[in-house]
Amino acid sequence: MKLSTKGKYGLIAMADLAIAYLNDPNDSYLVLKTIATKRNISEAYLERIISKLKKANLIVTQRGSLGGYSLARHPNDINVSDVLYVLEGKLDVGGCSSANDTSCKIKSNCFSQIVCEEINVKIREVVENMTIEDVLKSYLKKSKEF
Amino acid sequence: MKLSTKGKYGLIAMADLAIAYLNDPNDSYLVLKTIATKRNISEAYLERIISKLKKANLIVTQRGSLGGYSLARHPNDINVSDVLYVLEGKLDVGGCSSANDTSCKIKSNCFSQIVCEEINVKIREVVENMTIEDVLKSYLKKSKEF
DNA sequence: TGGAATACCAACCGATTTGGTTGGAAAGGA
DNA sequence: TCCTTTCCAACCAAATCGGTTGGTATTCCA
Repeated sequence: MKLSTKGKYGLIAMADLAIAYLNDPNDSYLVLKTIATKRNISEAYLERIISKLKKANLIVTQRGSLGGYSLARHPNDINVSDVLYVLEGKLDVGGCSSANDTSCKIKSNCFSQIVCEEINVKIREVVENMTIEDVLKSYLKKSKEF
Repeated sequence: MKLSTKGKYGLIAMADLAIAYLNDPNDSYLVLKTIATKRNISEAYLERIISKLKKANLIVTQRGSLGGYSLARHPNDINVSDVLYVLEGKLDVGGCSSANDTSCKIKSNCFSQIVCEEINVKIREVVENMTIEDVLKSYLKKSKEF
């Protein structure tokens, strides 16, 4: 049970974009390379991750020279779950927890489903109630530099 | 970001064992086959899962004919995290969140580490404060049969 | 108008994990 | 001795992870 680096890198990128956004919402575009080298992440890999976040409308872009990426809205309006669901899929315990699972024979009152859903719900609660700004603030409490 | 069926099957097995345990702690041994067929899980696969739980001292066994598996202690004394950590490893966001990561260059005040740890801590909180009995009870609230 | 710089995109790749199966050995009851 | 059961190791196909390669499209600037 773990979050992959996809989710991790995504959160880091979002946090970096959030810093720029909070600093000046009108000049908040960051170049991919900047984030990648700063955070020591493979540029090509991070690009693929960020493109998913763009498709999910969490990020807006500017192409061409002087282009870059920026948050689509205020970091206080983006939840950690928004990022994680895009990059890692909905938090689910096995296939049975979704209704559209063909392999699962039991359809109502499924023991597995109810048992696991209990946990899923609570975990979702956590990530759906934490914003990118929250994450950033908790970082600032512990360190003064980016 | 998901729990695999390993964790799911493990929780189901533990819950089934908990039912037997609560019913009569002195006659609480269940045969693997019983659980597997009841829950429609591959017998051989479930066995491998359960053997891990045994090694972690969450389950005790009786070999030979009339053998079986039983909870090692009261279901109120076993957390969901106990089961999940054994089967899916500690909840971790990427390798960087652990101190013994050679690939990570940044050693103190690592941005990634602090950002992700915030989430990890909260998720851990959830699973470490939910017992097998809790899970069972919440199931009983929703359904009358096993 | 011709580079640069940048976002965008698709195909490939090795290693690891998932979700099993197969085939047995060891223990114990009837 | 046979049957049931736990225990255990080896194998496997498919998916996912964490990238890399090699380009195309777009836009700024000199």
